[in-house]
Amino acid sequence: MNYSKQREAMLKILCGTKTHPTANEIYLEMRKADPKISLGTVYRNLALLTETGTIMRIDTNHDSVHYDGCTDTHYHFICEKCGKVYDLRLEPLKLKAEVEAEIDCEVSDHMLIFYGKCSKCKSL
Amino acid sequence: MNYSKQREAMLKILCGTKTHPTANEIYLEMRKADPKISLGTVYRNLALLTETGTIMRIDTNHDSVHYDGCTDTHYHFICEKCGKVYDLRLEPLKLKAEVEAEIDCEVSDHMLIFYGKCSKCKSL
DNA sequence: AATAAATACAGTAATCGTTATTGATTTGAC
DNA sequence: GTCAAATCAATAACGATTACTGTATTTATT
Repeated sequence: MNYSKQREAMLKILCGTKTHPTANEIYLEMRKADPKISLGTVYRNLALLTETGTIMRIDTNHDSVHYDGCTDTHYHFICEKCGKVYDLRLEPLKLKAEVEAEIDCEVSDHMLIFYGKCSKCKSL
Repeated sequence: MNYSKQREAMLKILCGTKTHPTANEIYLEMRKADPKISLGTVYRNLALLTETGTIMRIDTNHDSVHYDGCTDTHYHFICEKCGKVYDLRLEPLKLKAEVEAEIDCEVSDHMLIFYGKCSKCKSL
């Protein structure tokens, strides 16, 4: 993979926020510095960085895909009202061996998401 | 919600299989018995039944949304090669209180998905 | 049973997130 | 610097899902 300043900028944005932006939000943010950036470029580089494990893809079940610059194993809470994605500090699960034993597979990753109402939305 | 034979048939299909079909697969299956069924009807009823908690929506992160007629708490393994969804018999997690304490929220549900290669695909 | 209101339907058009294509530009090895 | 490979911007195409419209079915009321 060759260097590109667009990908560099994208990674900087993703690692510098905890907001778990969507492709479009990243696009809007990148346009501030580079108004000529293309949405296609955003998608292509999100796919590339996800593939190499540099960033993490979060499929929320509720709206479009979110991305996280932090790839340490951690889990998320998603508010069903406002759609915001929150980081959790739960201990990583240790179920890989159990799953592999049960259905004879090779587990490479897992994803745990909690749904409900966040602090702000539950009091409305 | 009024009765409809289309929704009845859909529920029967979903509860009678462990294949976790997509909206389109359900549509194709339903057309066998009722060639006039509309894809819009399938989507509308999937949304209705998901909302009432009668069925379960599985967002695989890899292709379009799958549905499960079994709503008992259980988890899934998804093969990154062939896309097939497998049921797991893991013990339900008990992390609701912990999550609610950590970020002051109201957890109503959670979803745990393992990714990797299934038995068939790992040996290719 | 007849009627009316609410709900659901089939069929189809529109929307929206994402992917693919194109020809121009940038990067990196020589 | 030269050239092939990788990346880009711009835009068209795609596929899953949603919205719309006029018709049919269901349910409640008489």
